[in-house]
Amino acid sequence: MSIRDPSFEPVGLELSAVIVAVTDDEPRVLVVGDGTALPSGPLESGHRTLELGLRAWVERQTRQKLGYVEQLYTFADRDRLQTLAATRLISLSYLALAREAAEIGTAESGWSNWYRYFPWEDWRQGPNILVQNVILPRLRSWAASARNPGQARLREQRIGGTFTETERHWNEELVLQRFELLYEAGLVPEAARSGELGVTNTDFVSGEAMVHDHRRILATGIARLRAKSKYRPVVFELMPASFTLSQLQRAVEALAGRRLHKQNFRRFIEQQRLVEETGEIVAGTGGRPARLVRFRREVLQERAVAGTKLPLSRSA
Amino acid sequence: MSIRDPSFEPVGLELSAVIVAVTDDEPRVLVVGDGTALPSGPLESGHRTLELGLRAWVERQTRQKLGYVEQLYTFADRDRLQTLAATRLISLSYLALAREAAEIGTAESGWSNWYRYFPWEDWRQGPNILVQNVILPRLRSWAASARNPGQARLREQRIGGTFTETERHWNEELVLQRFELLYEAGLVPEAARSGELGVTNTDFVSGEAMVHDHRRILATGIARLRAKSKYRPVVFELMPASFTLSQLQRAVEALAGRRLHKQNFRRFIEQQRLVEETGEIVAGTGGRPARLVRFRREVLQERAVAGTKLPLSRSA
DNA sequence: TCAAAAGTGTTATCCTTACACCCATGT
DNA sequence: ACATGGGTGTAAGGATAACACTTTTGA
Repeated sequence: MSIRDPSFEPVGLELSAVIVAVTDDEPRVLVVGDGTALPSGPLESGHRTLELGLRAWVERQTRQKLGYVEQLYTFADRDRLQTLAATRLISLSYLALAREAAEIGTAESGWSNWYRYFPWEDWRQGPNILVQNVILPRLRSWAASARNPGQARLREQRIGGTFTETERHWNEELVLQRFELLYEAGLVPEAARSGELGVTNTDFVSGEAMVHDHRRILATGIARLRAKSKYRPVVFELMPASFTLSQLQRAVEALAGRRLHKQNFRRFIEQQRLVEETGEIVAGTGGRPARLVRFRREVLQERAVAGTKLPLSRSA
Repeated sequence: MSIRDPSFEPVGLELSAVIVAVTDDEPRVLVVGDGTALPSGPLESGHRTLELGLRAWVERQTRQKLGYVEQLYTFADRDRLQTLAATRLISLSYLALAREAAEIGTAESGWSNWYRYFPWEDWRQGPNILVQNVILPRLRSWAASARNPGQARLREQRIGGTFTETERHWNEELVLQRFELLYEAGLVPEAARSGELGVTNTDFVSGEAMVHDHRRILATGIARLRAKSKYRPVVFELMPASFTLSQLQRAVEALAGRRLHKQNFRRFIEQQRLVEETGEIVAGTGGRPARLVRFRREVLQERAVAGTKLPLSRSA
């Protein structure tokens, strides 16, 4: 019993990577060229596992040890590249976390704030204007333009489930679903590239496009990271050796695109015993000096697998 | 900037699938041949997406509509097959849920209880004898045989985090971690196949081995399903059109390998409004006749993405 | 002195867990 | 009548969300 006759279809295989860092309280992703592509390239054969290969490659590029690497997704749709190539191109993507280097090894790549590509995902300043003023109205008229009432209702349900007006109901994990909805509604340039949807629109929602399906890969990475940080202590891979609790909170907020409730955040970190005092105090934070803490690396052993949550209760 | 020079490494690509059903309150997985391999084969090129290809293929084989399909993992380690082949074999695996067919289309494949491969994962009858009497003692002596005290401590920590004596602390999601620990400790036949670990042992822990790394893929699938069923209503894809609440509970228990607390299970299902009455009542269940309910398909729209949990509080 | 950030105390609410119990059938 | 599975009420405990407030610095 085989999925098909035993001849292998010719395929091309490439690796691509979503490499994330947080600096100056902003989430950044490593991009190449003019910032419209993720680092990617043919598979390197020298390594036993792909993860080790990726790790070595990124560490060469960024001159940083990677704290965390995981497989993200394998993209293999036939029409990924909007070409009619005979060989299917398969893209194996990884998510990696780095402490941002002061400068990057090569001139052709650099760090870019990820909200440049997803401005609707940033709610740290309160209700997102772009969503309220542009996206929701245009999605609603897209829903209204459906062929039949049933389809219209379905579209409205999907809109209501992913985009909301209010901070309260915003679910920050639905990055990919939101991007796909905008794509289907023809509101992003990527949709116009594929003839399939018949997008005639040229007035797109703001947010920079990327080549091929790279923005989709990035959306997958952001979504994964936002989900993961709720039950695994991954933020610490993005932090310097010692930091203040506020810095930590702002890093989590940068990833989640949302403000958190200070007290509950602190209670949580404390109760889970995720950090320990360094004994040092740092001044010049704009107010009262803050204690410096460090990540208790032991928790990775103690609950290597059990799961450690990060809190995400909303702030005022 | 490319991950390597622009020549593609030659790779072989195959699909493999973990296809799960629940019948007679047992979790079953579709296997081929003598039951030591998962269905797998070269990539089928006729379809736009791999998921559609897999779906079509399985539906032909099992004569059932698949309710749910998701990508599981891409296995690409160089030494996956314990051969020194020049081409890297990449295995793209999917997890699929089916309602078990009365009989299967072909003679070479069939359904097999997954606890045949993972007897230590079944705690539905209370504390697992195999874990208590065989696995834990042997893992402990493996830990004790470590090169140095540091390594021994690390091993003990890993053992304590994954295998436990008591029902209370058993974490049913750690299927893969447990398998990997047994592998490293040389307690499963798969470990002996790779020369690397220098396993001389031939007295393995019970539980049937599979070809290549198929048991590892299966472990990944079981773990994914156990985790997923806690926040997505996936069990219903395994149930018939109408069922009793006890049947549903036994299906969840079959997947989780653990007994659940009846009232809390019911309260949860009710509170989440996951099912609705059919009005029918079925007798002959060994006691009082039970109401038949059906899955409220609407919840998939209502919270297509939001996440619907399934309870997993323990029973007495 | 006052804005800004650091840091603390307390409460209402909900969900989880668990206890104990009644109901309706087949044998 | 009684064993077996179906089905319900209610309370303790803990986590979550939200309230308001004090402390310490730099400008």
